Amino acid sequence: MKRTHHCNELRPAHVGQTVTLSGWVHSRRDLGGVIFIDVRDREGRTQTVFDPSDLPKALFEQAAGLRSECVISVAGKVRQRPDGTINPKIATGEVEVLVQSLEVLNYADVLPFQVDDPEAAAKVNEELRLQYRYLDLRRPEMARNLRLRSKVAIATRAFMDEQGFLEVETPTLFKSTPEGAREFIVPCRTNPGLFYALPQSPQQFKQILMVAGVEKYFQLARCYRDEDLRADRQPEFTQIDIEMSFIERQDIYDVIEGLLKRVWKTALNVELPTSFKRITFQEALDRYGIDKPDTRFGMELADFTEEFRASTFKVFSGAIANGGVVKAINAKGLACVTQGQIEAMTETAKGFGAKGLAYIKVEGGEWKSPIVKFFSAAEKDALAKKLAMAEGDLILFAADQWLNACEILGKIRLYCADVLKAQGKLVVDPNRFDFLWVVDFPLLSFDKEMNRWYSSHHPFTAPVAEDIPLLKQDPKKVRGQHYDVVVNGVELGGGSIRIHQRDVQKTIFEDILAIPPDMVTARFGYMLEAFRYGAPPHGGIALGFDRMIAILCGTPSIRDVIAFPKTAKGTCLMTDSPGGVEPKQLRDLHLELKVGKKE
RNA sequence: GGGGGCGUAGCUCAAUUGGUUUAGAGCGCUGCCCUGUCACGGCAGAGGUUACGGGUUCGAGCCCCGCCGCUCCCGCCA
Repeated sequence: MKRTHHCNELRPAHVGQTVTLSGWVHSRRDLGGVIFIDVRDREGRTQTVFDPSDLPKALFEQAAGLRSECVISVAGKVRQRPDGTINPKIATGEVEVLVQSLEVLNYADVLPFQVDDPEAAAKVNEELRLQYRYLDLRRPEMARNLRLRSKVAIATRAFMDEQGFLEVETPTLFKSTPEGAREFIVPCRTNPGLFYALPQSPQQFKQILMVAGVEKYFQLARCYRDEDLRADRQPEFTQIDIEMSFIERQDIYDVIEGLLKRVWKTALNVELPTSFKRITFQEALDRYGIDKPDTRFGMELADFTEEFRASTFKVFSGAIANGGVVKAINAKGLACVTQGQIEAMTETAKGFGAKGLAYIKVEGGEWKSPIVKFFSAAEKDALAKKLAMAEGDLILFAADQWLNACEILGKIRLYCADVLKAQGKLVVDPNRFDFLWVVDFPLLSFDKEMNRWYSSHHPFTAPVAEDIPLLKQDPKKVRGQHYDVVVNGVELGGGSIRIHQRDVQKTIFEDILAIPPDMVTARFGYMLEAFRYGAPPHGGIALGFDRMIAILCGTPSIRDVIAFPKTAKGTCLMTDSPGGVEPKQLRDLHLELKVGKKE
């Protein structure tokens, strides 16, 4: 071993011992006559002292020639630091190692960016950090994220094991099932013209595992989606994938609440209160305008459909006459909004098909608004009362079909919250975690362009039993046994009770989703076949592992909790992937390219 | 596919409306000095195709067009 202790280990109790430390040169302070080198490893850092009075000249000069991030091993005697030189900022600050020998294990070139100064390093361009990821990961913040991720993964496995779950690996070479997310496809030499696809989730395998009698399955599963990236979306990601037999929705809630309790305790030493609140899809949209509400602040949507049904203001009464609604939010204290911010909100509204965005600013005791002159006294009273309007408030309206009106204001609510936060008028406790279950999603949504129904979640979701008769009469009204777990406005995971009867599943595929029978057989035949031989009722859920770690680490981007993430274009700046292949490889795969290689 | 932001020294950033000679500063780097520093300090120095390619102009880091890269959002993510 090249070390006897790690760099966060030595304390006054070790004084007098001869030790060996190995690690990186964190910083070097050369005072001419004496040199201090902080040796850093994964655990921390320790000051070592090079005193020329009892060191060979060559060794002292070697120490003087070291620069940041050289890898060294030093041996010497632990001693108490002299009075007045204790460094309270580091855990090993009461002692130091008086060096007797030095071995340079490897030299380091001048670094592309500094890693020793946390403040400077945190500001470095992410492009550079990704290119030199191994340096970036040496930063304590990044090392902490990796460590926390590992601890949570292990806590998850321990918890699931205690609860009687089996960890089962499923194939990452699957086949294409074009419904849903775009897939990465994988050609292979042994089957010319055929392709594997990387799974967007192990959904079908885990259901088959239930048919196989596993009863309780989990996996930290890698999933792949060839879709555009976001701060919270990578083309490959990890989910905690779970499936159970002989259960109802409540059983899933119990397992997940228990798991999250354990994870939060392990990672943050926080006791999460359970059970989590539940809110229906309908109520979430009505109150927050989104199916993953951030309930850490108010600014809830208020409904004025009845108040404006007979209004002389045709924009509102007209929308209502068309079967729509009128909704409003009060962004308290945002009357000072800039023209640019109003425009940004209007653009958001227009993106949802609205013609504009009506507003009222309450300033100087007056309602400043282009539309308020159309309102009757009764309408004004209703607004003032229901929205608790006061000096400095900004009221924003949406008048449209219910879902659209809600979603417009939902987006604007979040935008206003960001502006208010930036102005210090809205403070959200960073240690607050508002968990909730969103339930009773519509099973189906209608695609106007394609003129057909599609699954809101996925086609394996079971309808709520009492809604099954509505499947053919009024599909829109059918609720799915689907549930999302949401924290602070982030969709942490979702799942459902599945269909386990072959005939119901076949009806969904063929009659409701209108997938041609031969295609159903080609894509899902093996599943329908499996359901013939005793499929137990079952259900499950998947939690976004990367998102969960990001929340625990307090970072907005999952790139900060993935060791080697991709850029927004899906490339890896360190390895320069994806890359081209040799013509021979293509020949072996029976493939021919129609695009030239980019240079 | 669409929209926004960014790109100046190794790093982080300045550079007035397009006009001050040699595009500056801090950190880092190189050399010298320094025996209790820990953001060590002091002195001196090197380091630039302003991402790249065009254009407008007497004059472009700054304006225009294109292009590349990073990033945020919309679409997309059963």
